[in-house]
Amino acid sequence: MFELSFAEENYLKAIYHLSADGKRQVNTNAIAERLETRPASVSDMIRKLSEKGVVTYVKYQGVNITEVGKKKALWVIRKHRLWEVFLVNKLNFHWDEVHDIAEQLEHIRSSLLISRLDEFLEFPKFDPHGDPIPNAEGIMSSNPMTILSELPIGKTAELVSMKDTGAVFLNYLDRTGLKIGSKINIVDKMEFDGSMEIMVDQDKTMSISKQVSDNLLVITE
Amino acid sequence: MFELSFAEENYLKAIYHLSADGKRQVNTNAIAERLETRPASVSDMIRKLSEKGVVTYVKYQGVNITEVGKKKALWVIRKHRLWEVFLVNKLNFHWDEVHDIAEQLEHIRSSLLISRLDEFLEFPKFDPHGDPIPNAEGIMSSNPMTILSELPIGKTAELVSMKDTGAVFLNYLDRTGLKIGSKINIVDKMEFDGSMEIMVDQDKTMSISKQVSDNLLVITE
DNA sequence: CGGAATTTTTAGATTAACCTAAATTTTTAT
DNA sequence: ATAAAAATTTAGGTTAATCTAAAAATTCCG
Ligand SMILES: [Mn+2]
Ligand SMILES: [Mn+2]
Ligand SMILES: [Mn+2]
Ligand SMILES: [Mn+2]
Repeated sequence: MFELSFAEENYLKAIYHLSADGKRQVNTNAIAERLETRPASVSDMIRKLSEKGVVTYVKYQGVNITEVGKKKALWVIRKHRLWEVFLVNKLNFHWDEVHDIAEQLEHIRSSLLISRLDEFLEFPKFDPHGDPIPNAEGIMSSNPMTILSELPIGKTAELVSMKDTGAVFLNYLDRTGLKIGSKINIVDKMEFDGSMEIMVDQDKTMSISKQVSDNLLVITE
Repeated sequence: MFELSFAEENYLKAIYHLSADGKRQVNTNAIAERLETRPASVSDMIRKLSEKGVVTYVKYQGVNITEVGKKKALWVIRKHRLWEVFLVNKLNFHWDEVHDIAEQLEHIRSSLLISRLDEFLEFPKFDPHGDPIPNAEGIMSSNPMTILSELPIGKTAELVSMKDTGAVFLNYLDRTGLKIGSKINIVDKMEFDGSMEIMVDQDKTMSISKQVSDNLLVITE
Protein backbone atom coordinates (compact mmCIF):
# COMPACT_ATOMS: atom_id res chain seq x y z
CA MET A 1 0.00 0.00 0.00
CA PHE A 2 1.31 3.45 -0.90
CA GLU A 3 1.69 6.12 1.74
CA LEU A 4 0.27 9.60 1.73
CA SER A 5 2.07 12.73 2.96
CA PHE A 6 0.68 14.71 5.88
CA ALA A 7 -0.72 17.28 3.44
CA GLU A 8 -2.33 14.59 1.32
CA GLU A 9 -3.88 13.00 4.39
CA ASN A 10 -5.31 16.34 5.45
CA TYR A 11 -6.82 16.99 2.03
CA LEU A 12 -8.31 13.54 1.91
CA LYS A 13 -9.83 13.89 5.34
CA ALA A 14 -11.34 17.24 4.39
CA ILE A 15 -12.80 15.77 1.20
CA TYR A 16 -14.18 12.82 3.14
CA HIS A 17 -15.89 15.07 5.67
CA LEU A 18 -17.26 17.39 3.03
CA SER A 19 -18.75 14.51 1.09
CA ALA A 20 -19.96 12.60 4.14
CA ASP A 21 -23.04 14.80 4.38
CA GLY A 22 -24.49 12.82 1.51
CA LYS A 23 -23.16 15.30 -1.03
CA ARG A 24 -21.44 13.74 -3.95
CA GLN A 25 -19.33 16.42 -5.66
CA VAL A 26 -17.00 18.36 -3.42
CA ASN A 27 -16.12 21.86 -4.57
CA THR A 28 -12.64 23.29 -4.82
CA ASN A 29 -13.58 26.38 -2.85
CA ALA A 30 -15.12 24.36 -0.05
CA ILE A 31 -11.91 22.38 0.37
CA ALA A 32 -9.83 25.56 0.25
CA GLU A 33 -11.95 27.16 2.92
CA ARG A 34 -11.84 24.15 5.19
CA LEU A 35 -8.10 23.81 4.94
CA GLU A 36 -7.42 27.54 4.90
CA THR A 37 -5.53 27.34 1.65
CA ARG A 38 -6.07 28.92 -1.77
CA PRO A 39 -8.25 27.35 -4.45
CA ALA A 40 -5.20 27.23 -6.72
CA SER A 41 -3.39 25.01 -4.23
CA VAL A 42 -6.43 22.77 -4.02
CA SER A 43 -6.53 22.33 -7.80
CA ASP A 44 -2.90 21.25 -7.72
CA MET A 45 -3.41 18.77 -4.94
CA ILE A 46 -6.59 17.32 -6.41
CA ARG A 47 -4.75 16.46 -9.59
CA LYS A 48 -2.12 14.68 -7.53
CA LEU A 49 -4.70 12.82 -5.45
CA SER A 50 -6.57 11.68 -8.54
CA GLU A 51 -3.33 10.37 -10.03
CA LYS A 52 -2.93 8.31 -6.87
CA GLY A 53 -6.46 6.98 -7.26
CA VAL A 54 -7.91 8.25 -4.00
CA VAL A 55 -10.30 10.69 -5.69
CA THR A 56 -11.85 10.94 -9.13
CA TYR A 57 -12.13 14.26 -10.72
CA VAL A 58 -13.41 15.97 -13.85
CA LYS A 59 -12.10 19.47 -14.39
CA TYR A 60 -14.48 22.16 -13.20
CA GLN A 61 -16.86 19.45 -11.89
CA GLY A 62 -15.52 18.85 -8.38
CA VAL A 63 -14.09 15.71 -6.79
CA ASN A 64 -15.46 12.40 -5.58
CA ILE A 65 -13.61 10.29 -3.07
CA THR A 66 -12.98 6.70 -4.18
CA GLU A 67 -13.35 3.58 -2.05
CA VAL A 68 -9.58 3.46 -1.59
CA GLY A 69 -9.61 7.13 -0.62
CA LYS A 70 -12.43 6.57 1.83
CA LYS A 71 -10.46 3.79 3.49
CA LYS A 72 -7.41 6.01 3.82
CA ALA A 73 -9.49 8.88 5.22
CA LEU A 74 -11.19 6.62 7.74
CA TRP A 75 -7.86 5.31 8.92
CA VAL A 76 -6.72 8.87 9.67
CA ILE A 77 -10.04 9.61 11.39
CA ARG A 78 -9.69 6.46 13.47
CA LYS A 79 -6.28 7.56 14.66
CA HIS A 80 -7.48 11.11 15.35
CA ARG A 81 -10.41 9.98 17.47
CA LEU A 82 -8.51 7.32 19.39
CA TRP A 83 -5.86 9.88 20.33
CA GLU A 84 -8.63 12.23 21.45
CA VAL A 85 -9.95 9.52 23.76
CA PHE A 86 -6.45 8.98 25.10
CA LEU A 87 -5.96 12.69 25.80
CA VAL A 88 -9.27 13.01 27.61
CA ASN A 89 -9.48 9.69 29.46
CA LYS A 90 -5.85 9.18 30.34
CA LEU A 91 -4.21 12.60 30.36
CA ASN A 92 -7.17 14.49 31.81
CA PHE A 93 -7.57 16.96 29.02
CA HIS A 94 -10.96 18.54 28.49
CA TRP A 95 -12.78 17.44 25.36
CA ASP A 96 -12.62 20.95 23.95
CA GLU A 97 -8.85 21.25 24.08
CA VAL A 98 -7.72 18.04 22.37
CA HIS A 99 -8.44 18.64 18.71
CA ASP A 100 -5.25 20.49 17.76
CA ILE A 101 -3.02 17.90 19.39
CA ALA A 102 -4.96 15.09 17.72
CA GLU A 103 -4.47 16.87 14.38
CA GLN A 104 -0.77 16.21 14.86
CA LEU A 105 -1.00 12.73 16.37
CA GLU A 106 -3.29 11.46 13.60
CA HIS A 107 -0.34 11.39 11.20
CA ILE A 108 1.87 9.08 13.27
CA ARG A 109 2.48 5.97 11.20
CA SER A 110 2.23 2.62 12.96
CA SER A 111 -0.73 0.33 12.84
CA LEU A 112 0.64 -1.68 15.74
CA LEU A 113 0.71 1.49 17.83
CA ILE A 114 -2.93 2.14 17.03
CA SER A 115 -4.10 -1.37 17.82
CA ARG A 116 -2.23 -1.26 21.12
CA LEU A 117 -3.69 2.15 21.89
CA ASP A 118 -7.18 0.90 21.05
CA GLU A 119 -6.71 -1.98 23.47
CA PHE A 120 -5.26 0.28 26.18
CA LEU A 121 -8.33 2.51 25.89
CA GLU A 122 -10.58 -0.56 26.06
CA PHE A 123 -11.87 -0.33 22.51
CA PRO A 124 -13.89 2.88 22.70
CA LYS A 125 -16.66 3.26 20.13
CA PHE A 126 -17.00 7.04 20.37
CA ASP A 127 -14.56 9.90 20.82
CA PRO A 128 -14.96 12.61 23.50
CA HIS A 129 -17.12 14.66 21.14
CA GLY A 130 -19.53 11.78 20.61
CA ASP A 131 -18.26 10.98 17.11
CA PRO A 132 -17.98 7.28 16.25
CA ILE A 133 -14.53 5.72 15.95
CA PRO A 134 -14.04 3.61 12.82
CA ASN A 135 -12.67 0.13 13.50
CA ALA A 136 -9.52 -1.19 11.84
CA GLU A 137 -11.57 -2.05 8.75
CA GLY A 138 -12.98 1.47 8.55
CA ILE A 139 -16.45 0.53 9.76
CA MET A 140 -18.04 2.70 12.42
CA SER A 141 -21.13 2.41 14.54
CA SER A 142 -24.18 3.76 12.79
CA ASN A 143 -26.14 2.97 15.92
CA PRO A 144 -28.15 6.16 16.35
CA MET A 145 -27.75 8.10 19.55
CA THR A 146 -30.82 8.45 21.74
CA ILE A 147 -31.59 10.71 24.66
CA LEU A 148 -31.17 8.89 27.96
CA SER A 149 -34.48 10.21 29.33
CA GLU A 150 -36.36 8.41 26.53
CA LEU A 151 -35.20 4.94 27.53
CA PRO A 152 -37.33 2.60 29.67
CA ILE A 153 -36.43 0.98 32.99
CA GLY A 154 -34.04 -1.95 32.63
CA LYS A 155 -32.15 -0.68 29.58
CA THR A 156 -28.39 -0.51 29.54
CA ALA A 157 -26.75 2.20 27.49
CA GLU A 158 -23.34 3.76 26.87
CA LEU A 159 -22.84 7.47 27.32
CA VAL A 160 -21.48 8.84 24.07
CA SER A 161 -22.18 12.57 24.05
CA MET A 162 -23.83 15.54 25.76
CA LYS A 163 -26.35 17.95 24.33
CA ASP A 164 -25.49 20.72 26.75
CA THR A 165 -21.76 21.27 26.55
CA GLY A 166 -21.61 24.29 28.83
CA ALA A 167 -19.05 24.45 31.60
CA VAL A 168 -21.70 24.26 34.32
CA PHE A 169 -23.15 20.99 33.05
CA LEU A 170 -19.73 19.47 32.36
CA ASN A 171 -18.68 20.40 35.84
CA TYR A 172 -21.73 18.66 37.24
CA LEU A 173 -20.85 15.53 35.27
CA ASP A 174 -17.27 15.64 36.47
CA ARG A 175 -18.47 15.54 40.03
CA THR A 176 -20.83 12.62 39.45
CA GLY A 177 -18.10 10.69 37.67
CA LEU A 178 -20.21 10.30 34.54
CA LYS A 179 -18.14 10.50 31.39
CA ILE A 180 -18.08 9.44 27.75
CA GLY A 181 -17.90 5.65 27.73
CA SER A 182 -19.69 5.15 31.04
CA LYS A 183 -22.12 2.24 31.05
CA ILE A 184 -25.49 3.36 32.38
CA ASN A 185 -28.10 0.98 33.71
CA ILE A 186 -31.58 2.39 34.22
CA VAL A 187 -32.69 1.02 37.58
CA ASP A 188 -35.82 3.09 38.11
CA LYS A 189 -37.74 6.06 36.74
CA MET A 190 -39.96 8.34 38.85
CA GLU A 191 -43.19 9.37 37.18
CA PHE A 192 -43.52 12.31 39.50
CA ASP A 193 -40.59 14.39 38.27
CA GLY A 194 -39.02 12.25 35.55
CA SER A 195 -35.84 11.72 37.55
CA MET A 196 -34.12 8.37 37.24
CA GLU A 197 -32.08 6.02 39.35
CA ILE A 198 -29.08 4.76 37.40
CA MET A 199 -26.20 2.41 38.02
CA VAL A 200 -22.93 3.60 36.52
CA ASP A 201 -20.32 1.13 35.31
CA GLN A 202 -21.85 -1.69 37.38
CA ASP A 203 -20.53 0.19 40.34
CA LYS A 204 -22.44 2.94 42.04
CA THR A 205 -26.06 3.99 41.81
CA MET A 206 -27.18 7.59 41.74
CA SER A 207 -30.23 9.65 41.01
CA ILE A 208 -30.27 12.15 38.17
CA SER A 209 -32.95 14.72 37.35
CA LYS A 210 -34.85 14.81 34.07
CA GLN A 211 -32.93 17.96 33.20
CA VAL A 212 -29.76 15.90 33.32
CA SER A 213 -31.01 12.80 31.49
CA ASP A 214 -32.41 15.06 28.75
CA ASN A 215 -28.87 16.16 28.02
CA LEU A 216 -27.17 12.80 27.93
CA LEU A 217 -26.84 11.08 24.55
CA VAL A 218 -26.41 7.34 24.66
CA ILE A 219 -26.42 4.29 22.45
CA THR A 220 -27.97 0.96 23.33
CA GLU A 221 -26.55 -2.35 22.12
CA MET B 1 10.40 31.44 21.04
CA PHE B 2 10.86 30.42 17.42
CA GLU B 3 9.94 26.95 16.24
CA LEU B 4 12.08 24.49 14.38
CA SER B 5 10.90 22.24 11.54
CA PHE B 6 11.03 18.46 11.91
CA ALA B 7 14.19 18.37 9.79
CA GLU B 8 15.83 21.10 11.85
CA GLU B 9 14.96 19.28 15.06
CA ASN B 10 16.50 16.09 13.73
CA TYR B 11 19.72 17.84 12.74
CA LEU B 12 19.97 19.56 16.08
CA LYS B 13 19.41 16.33 17.96
CA ALA B 14 22.11 14.61 15.89
CA ILE B 15 24.54 17.47 16.54
CA TYR B 16 23.75 17.36 20.24
CA HIS B 17 24.38 13.63 20.45
CA LEU B 18 27.57 13.85 18.42
CA SER B 19 28.96 16.59 20.64
CA ALA B 20 27.72 15.08 23.89
CA ASP B 21 30.65 12.68 23.96
CA GLY B 22 32.77 15.60 25.14
CA LYS B 23 33.79 16.44 21.58
CA ARG B 24 33.56 20.07 20.71
CA GLN B 25 33.58 20.39 16.92
CA VAL B 26 31.11 18.23 15.08
CA ASN B 27 32.03 17.27 11.54
CA THR B 28 29.82 17.61 8.51
CA ASN B 29 30.41 14.03 7.46
CA ALA B 30 29.55 12.67 10.87
CA ILE B 31 26.20 14.45 10.78
CA ALA B 32 25.56 13.26 7.24
CA GLU B 33 26.28 9.69 8.19
CA ARG B 34 24.09 9.78 11.29
CA LEU B 35 21.15 11.26 9.42
CA GLU B 36 21.72 9.27 6.23
CA THR B 37 21.91 12.39 4.13
CA ARG B 38 24.65 13.86 1.93
CA PRO B 39 27.34 16.17 3.24
CA ALA B 40 26.13 18.84 0.82
CA SER B 41 22.72 18.79 2.48
CA VAL B 42 24.34 19.09 5.87
CA SER B 43 26.28 22.17 4.79
CA ASP B 44 23.03 23.78 3.68
CA MET B 45 21.25 23.01 6.90
CA ILE B 46 24.14 24.07 9.11
CA ARG B 47 24.11 27.52 7.54
CA LYS B 48 20.40 27.77 8.27
CA LEU B 49 20.81 26.57 11.86
CA SER B 50 23.61 29.02 12.52
CA GLU B 51 21.46 31.87 11.18
CA LYS B 52 18.85 30.81 13.75
CA GLY B 53 21.48 30.87 16.47
CA VAL B 54 21.25 27.24 17.55
CA VAL B 55 24.76 26.39 16.35
CA THR B 56 27.92 28.38 15.67
CA TYR B 57 29.96 27.53 12.72
CA VAL B 58 33.13 28.48 10.92
CA LYS B 59 33.39 27.21 7.38
CA TYR B 60 35.45 24.04 7.11
CA GLN B 61 35.84 23.98 10.90
CA GLY B 62 32.75 22.09 12.01
CA VAL B 63 29.85 23.17 14.19
CA ASN B 64 29.30 23.82 17.87
CA ILE B 65 25.87 23.70 19.43
CA THR B 66 24.92 26.85 21.37
CA GLU B 67 23.16 26.99 24.73
CA VAL B 68 19.90 27.79 22.98
CA GLY B 69 20.47 24.90 20.62
CA LYS B 70 21.22 22.55 23.47
CA LYS B 71 17.98 23.53 25.15
CA LYS B 72 16.02 22.83 21.98
CA ALA B 73 17.76 19.49 21.49
CA LEU B 74 17.10 18.44 25.07
CA TRP B 75 13.44 19.29 24.70
CA VAL B 76 13.17 16.95 21.73
CA ILE B 77 15.11 14.26 23.61
CA ARG B 78 12.79 14.67 26.59
CA LYS B 79 9.77 14.10 24.40
CA HIS B 80 11.38 11.15 22.66
CA ARG B 81 12.24 9.37 25.89
CA LEU B 82 8.94 10.06 27.61
CA TRP B 83 7.08 8.60 24.65
CA GLU B 84 9.34 5.55 24.80
CA VAL B 85 8.37 5.06 28.43
CA PHE B 86 4.73 5.39 27.46
CA LEU B 87 5.03 2.82 24.71
CA VAL B 88 6.77 0.29 26.94
CA ASN B 89 4.98 0.83 30.26
CA LYS B 90 1.48 1.53 29.02
CA LEU B 91 1.16 -0.04 25.59
CA ASN B 92 3.30 -3.12 26.34
CA PHE B 93 5.81 -2.61 23.61
CA HIS B 94 9.22 -4.16 24.04
CA TRP B 95 12.03 -1.69 24.65
CA ASP B 96 13.70 -2.65 21.38
CA GLU B 97 10.71 -1.83 19.19
CA VAL B 98 9.83 1.67 20.31
CA HIS B 99 12.54 3.86 18.83
CA ASP B 100 11.05 4.39 15.37
CA ILE B 101 7.65 5.35 16.73
CA ALA B 102 9.28 7.72 19.24
CA GLU B 103 11.19 9.31 16.35
CA GLN B 104 7.81 10.41 15.04
CA LEU B 105 6.18 11.28 18.36
CA GLU B 106 9.11 13.45 19.47
CA HIS B 107 8.03 16.14 17.01
CA ILE B 108 4.50 16.61 18.36
CA ARG B 109 4.23 20.19 19.56
CA SER B 110 2.50 20.79 22.88
CA SER B 111 4.25 21.40 26.15
CA LEU B 112 1.01 20.80 28.04
CA LEU B 113 0.77 17.37 26.43
CA ILE B 114 4.27 16.53 27.60
CA SER B 115 3.76 17.70 31.16
CA ARG B 116 0.54 15.68 31.35
CA LEU B 117 2.27 12.66 29.88
CA ASP B 118 5.13 13.02 32.36
CA GLU B 119 2.61 13.05 35.20
CA PHE B 120 0.67 10.10 33.78
CA LEU B 121 3.90 8.11 33.65
CA GLU B 122 4.69 9.15 37.22
CA PHE B 123 7.70 11.30 36.36
CA PRO B 124 10.12 8.66 35.12
CA LYS B 125 13.80 9.57 35.31
CA PHE B 126 15.04 7.04 32.76
CA ASP B 127 13.72 5.70 29.48
CA PRO B 128 13.36 1.98 28.70
CA HIS B 129 16.95 1.90 27.41
CA GLY B 130 18.29 3.31 30.67
CA ASP B 131 18.95 6.77 29.23
CA PRO B 132 18.12 9.71 31.50
CA ILE B 133 15.08 11.86 30.72
CA PRO B 134 15.75 15.61 30.83
CA ASN B 135 13.30 17.56 32.96
CA ALA B 136 11.29 20.50 31.61
CA GLU B 137 14.33 22.73 32.13
CA GLY B 138 16.58 20.37 30.19
CA ILE B 139 18.41 19.03 33.20
CA MET B 140 18.88 15.30 33.48
CA SER B 141 20.09 12.98 36.16
CA SER B 142 23.83 12.58 36.09
CA ASN B 143 23.47 10.17 38.96
CA PRO B 144 25.70 7.34 37.82
CA MET B 145 24.21 3.91 37.42
CA THR B 146 25.55 1.20 39.70
CA ILE B 147 25.23 -2.54 39.60
CA LEU B 148 22.59 -3.76 42.03
CA SER B 149 24.83 -6.52 43.38
CA GLU B 150 27.30 -3.90 44.64
CA LEU B 151 24.84 -2.18 46.98
CA PRO B 152 24.68 -2.96 50.71
CA ILE B 153 21.70 -4.18 52.72
CA GLY B 154 19.16 -1.45 53.45
CA LYS B 155 19.70 0.59 50.29
CA THR B 156 16.81 1.59 48.09
CA ALA B 157 17.40 1.90 44.39
CA GLU B 158 15.51 2.40 41.14
CA LEU B 159 15.96 -0.04 38.29
CA VAL B 160 17.06 1.94 35.25
CA SER B 161 18.67 -0.51 32.87
CA MET B 162 19.89 -4.06 32.24
CA LYS B 163 23.36 -5.19 31.25
CA ASP B 164 22.17 -8.41 29.69
CA THR B 165 19.50 -7.53 27.17
CA GLY B 166 19.03 -11.01 25.76
CA ALA B 167 15.56 -12.45 25.36
CA VAL B 168 16.15 -15.11 28.02
CA PHE B 169 17.02 -12.59 30.73
CA LEU B 170 14.26 -10.18 29.72
CA ASN B 171 11.81 -13.02 29.84
CA TYR B 172 12.94 -13.87 33.34
CA LEU B 173 12.41 -10.26 34.39
CA ASP B 174 8.96 -10.21 32.84
CA ARG B 175 7.96 -13.13 34.98
CA THR B 176 9.29 -11.60 38.18
CA GLY B 177 7.54 -8.32 37.44
CA LEU B 178 10.79 -6.38 37.62
CA LYS B 179 10.93 -3.57 35.10
CA ILE B 180 12.55 -0.20 34.43
CA GLY B 181 11.33 2.17 37.12
CA SER B 182 10.77 -0.50 39.77
CA LYS B 183 11.84 0.58 43.26
CA ILE B 184 14.09 -2.05 44.78
CA ASN B 185 14.75 -2.33 48.50
CA ILE B 186 17.63 -4.56 49.55
CA VAL B 187 16.27 -6.54 52.48
CA ASP B 188 19.07 -9.06 52.88
CA LYS B 189 22.18 -10.41 51.17
CA MET B 190 23.44 -13.96 51.52
CA GLU B 191 27.17 -14.29 51.83
CA PHE B 192 27.02 -17.87 50.78
CA ASP B 193 26.00 -17.39 47.16
CA GLY B 194 25.64 -13.62 46.82
CA SER B 195 21.88 -13.89 46.27
CA MET B 196 19.72 -11.14 47.70
CA GLU B 197 16.28 -10.72 49.16
CA ILE B 198 14.61 -7.64 47.70
CA MET B 199 11.31 -5.85 48.10
CA VAL B 200 9.91 -4.54 44.84
CA ASP B 201 7.77 -1.39 44.78
CA GLN B 202 7.04 -1.64 48.53
CA ASP B 203 4.96 -4.60 47.58
CA LYS B 204 6.33 -8.09 47.26
CA THR B 205 9.63 -9.57 48.37
CA MET B 206 11.59 -12.02 46.29
CA SER B 207 14.96 -13.61 46.13
CA ILE B 208 17.28 -13.04 43.19
CA SER B 209 20.57 -14.75 42.41
CA LYS B 210 23.87 -12.91 42.08
CA GLN B 211 23.75 -13.63 38.37
CA VAL B 212 20.58 -11.59 38.21
CA SER B 213 21.67 -8.71 40.45
CA ASP B 214 24.91 -8.45 38.45
CA ASN B 215 22.85 -7.57 35.42
CA LEU B 216 20.57 -4.97 36.94
CA LEU B 217 21.66 -1.34 36.71
CA VAL B 218 20.17 0.99 39.29
CA ILE B 219 20.48 4.47 40.69
CA THR B 220 20.25 5.39 44.34
CA GLU B 221 18.83 8.69 45.54
C1' DC C 1 -30.72 34.26 -24.07
C1' DG C 2 -26.38 36.41 -23.06
C1' DG C 3 -23.60 39.23 -20.16
C1' DA C 4 -22.01 39.45 -15.24
C1' DA C 5 -20.58 37.05 -11.37
C1' DT C 6 -18.54 33.15 -9.53
C1' DT C 7 -15.72 29.21 -9.61
C1' DT C 8 -11.88 26.82 -11.11
C1' DT C 9 -7.69 26.16 -13.48
C1' DT C 10 -3.26 27.58 -15.35
C1' DA C 11 1.05 30.17 -15.38
C1' DG C 12 4.76 31.53 -13.03
C1' DA C 13 7.15 32.15 -8.37
C1' DT C 14 8.82 30.92 -3.78
C1' DT C 15 10.57 28.10 0.11
C1' DA C 16 12.29 23.93 2.43
C1' DA C 17 14.83 19.98 2.01
C1' DC C 18 16.93 17.20 -0.56
C1' DC C 19 20.34 15.58 -4.46
C1' DT C 20 24.86 15.17 -7.87
C1' DA C 21 28.92 17.01 -9.62
C1' DA C 22 32.46 20.16 -9.35
C1' DA C 23 35.34 23.37 -6.84
C1' DT C 24 37.76 24.50 -2.75
C1' DT C 25 39.97 23.90 1.65
C1' DT C 26 42.17 21.14 5.04
C1' DT C 27 44.65 17.14 6.47
C1' DT C 28 47.84 13.45 5.83
C1' DA C 29 51.89 11.33 4.48
C1' DT C 30 55.79 10.68 1.86
C1' DA D 1 57.02 20.91 1.96
C1' DT D 2 54.14 19.48 -1.33
C1' DA D 3 51.28 16.28 -3.62
C1' DA D 4 47.57 13.10 -2.85
C1' DA D 5 43.57 12.12 -0.13
C1' DA D 6 39.80 13.48 2.48
C1' DA D 7 36.48 16.72 3.99
C1' DT D 8 33.64 20.45 2.99
C1' DT D 9 31.35 23.87 0.39
C1' DT D 10 29.27 25.76 -3.76
C1' DA D 11 26.69 25.52 -8.05
C1' DG D 12 22.93 24.05 -10.15
C1' DG D 13 18.77 20.94 -10.03
C1' DT D 14 14.47 18.48 -8.30
C1' DT D 15 10.17 17.76 -5.75
C1' DA D 16 6.36 18.96 -2.62
C1' DA D 17 3.50 22.37 -1.13
C1' DT D 18 2.33 26.62 -1.08
C1' DC D 19 1.25 31.48 -3.14
C1' DT D 20 -0.58 35.59 -6.56
C1' DA D 21 -2.33 37.03 -10.80
C1' DA D 22 -4.45 36.02 -14.93
C1' DA D 23 -7.13 33.09 -17.98
C1' DA D 24 -10.91 30.00 -18.76
C1' DA D 25 -15.18 27.58 -17.70
C1' DT D 26 -19.50 27.41 -15.42
C1' DT D 27 -23.49 29.30 -13.28
C1' DC D 28 -26.79 32.90 -12.37
C1' DC D 29 -30.17 36.01 -13.50
C1' DG D 30 -32.56 40.19 -15.58
MN1 LIG E 1 -10.96 16.44 16.55
MN1 LIG F 1 -13.47 14.45 17.88
MN1 LIG G 1 15.04 6.05 20.98
MN1 LIG H 1 15.74 5.50 24.34
